[in-house]
Amino acid sequence: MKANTEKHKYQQQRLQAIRSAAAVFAEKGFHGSSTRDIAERMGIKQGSLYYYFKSKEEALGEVCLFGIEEYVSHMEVIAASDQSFEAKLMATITSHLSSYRERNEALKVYNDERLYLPEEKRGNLKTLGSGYRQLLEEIFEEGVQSGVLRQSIDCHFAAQAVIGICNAWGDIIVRDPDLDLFDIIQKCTDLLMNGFREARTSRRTDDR
Amino acid sequence: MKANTEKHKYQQQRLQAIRSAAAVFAEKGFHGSSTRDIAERMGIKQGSLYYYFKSKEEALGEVCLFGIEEYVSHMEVIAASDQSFEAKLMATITSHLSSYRERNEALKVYNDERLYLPEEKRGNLKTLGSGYRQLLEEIFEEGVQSGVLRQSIDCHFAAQAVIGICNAWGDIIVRDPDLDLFDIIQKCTDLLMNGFREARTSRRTDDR
DNA sequence: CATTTTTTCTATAGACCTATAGAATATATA
DNA sequence: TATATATTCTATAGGTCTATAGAAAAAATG
Repeated sequence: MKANTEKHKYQQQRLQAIRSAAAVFAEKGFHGSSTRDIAERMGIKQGSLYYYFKSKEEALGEVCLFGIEEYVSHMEVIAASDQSFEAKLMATITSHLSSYRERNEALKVYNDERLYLPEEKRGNLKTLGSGYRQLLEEIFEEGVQSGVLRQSIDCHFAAQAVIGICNAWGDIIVRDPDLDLFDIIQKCTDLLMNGFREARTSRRTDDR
Repeated sequence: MKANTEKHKYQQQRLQAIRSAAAVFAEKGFHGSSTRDIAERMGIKQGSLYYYFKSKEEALGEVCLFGIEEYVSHMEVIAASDQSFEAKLMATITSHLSSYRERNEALKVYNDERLYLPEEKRGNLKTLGSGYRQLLEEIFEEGVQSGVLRQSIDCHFAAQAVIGICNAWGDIIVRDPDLDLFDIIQKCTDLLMNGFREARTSRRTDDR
């Protein structure tokens, strides 16, 4: 019988297995990684890995979940909070990019490799991921309604654009750990709020 | 001796081989694809593929090159042209997203799988790719100097942000062919120039 | 200490994969 | 048509990979 507390090291070791798998998958991709690679990284033999995962695919599923769960729950807090639109936007970017820095491997794996999961597991993750986008979209809708944002903006487009910028910069951050995270957060926020143009002279009437 | 014109179908068949490899790599990733998959897609047997490629890696190299070459040369034309900053930005986005739609598989492979190439070939592609970013950066520098863009913007950041948005939307476009390309191009340009904010009230003095 | 439970190891079956060699077929040329 | 060249095929060597089974070692428990 499994003891109820951590008398056995199973939980801790499994977490380490997930982290190892994340690191290896992030570096070599799912199909480019072997179970031997993962096992070696955590200091056990190839066969022993199957004490923690039923299959390599299960490992991928756990890594993806681990990568996304934190920043989705952050998003829920941000969306429910009572801040200005700009503050929420900045908080979103901060959360997204911080997650990238802290558990960058798992998040990268979620972004790049989740499509190799079997239909069913991918469905569960998709629910999480589109929940994230949905919350972000709603923040934008609020912003439009409150008059902070222009009436003409397409909230679905906007949410995707934010995610795109964050992912692009997340990748860059991962490769270059010397970059100033806060600097990038500010520039992202500034770009999204104000654009690059010097002075707003005329406004195109892009109604749709 | 190889004839000087296309008396032999080698060139055409090789191009088809590259396209087949692009499609398969885009769907399953480099390591997830087998030479059998690629050969089957072009209607020949696995072993015959080696008449066109020395190795699977060579095929990847050709696909990546095929994916990027067109939009890099577009960029050169745009950068050298005599247009306003906004027109150049829009042309860049148009070229990037159109390339995605037309040769989407190869471009996706370039973005996602090029890191699996051996050092040497990756170097050649990197030269092309960072040439692209460099040109875009220079367009932004011109924009700042001419006073169209705010003095405070970081041109390196800006170029990466544009590429990030284009790649994010490129992926979405590939998955959903019904999307109106021109609509997205306009929204991207608008976002980058003007941001989302309703009216520019105060400007943060973010000098650095 | 003796016994049970947890964790890791070794060894291997069975599948698939890349790349090559040489035969076979198709196509062009004289 | 006879010959040369280009293209595709079959068969396979040699390697790696996933997943499993059962033994061994380590840790907990009474």
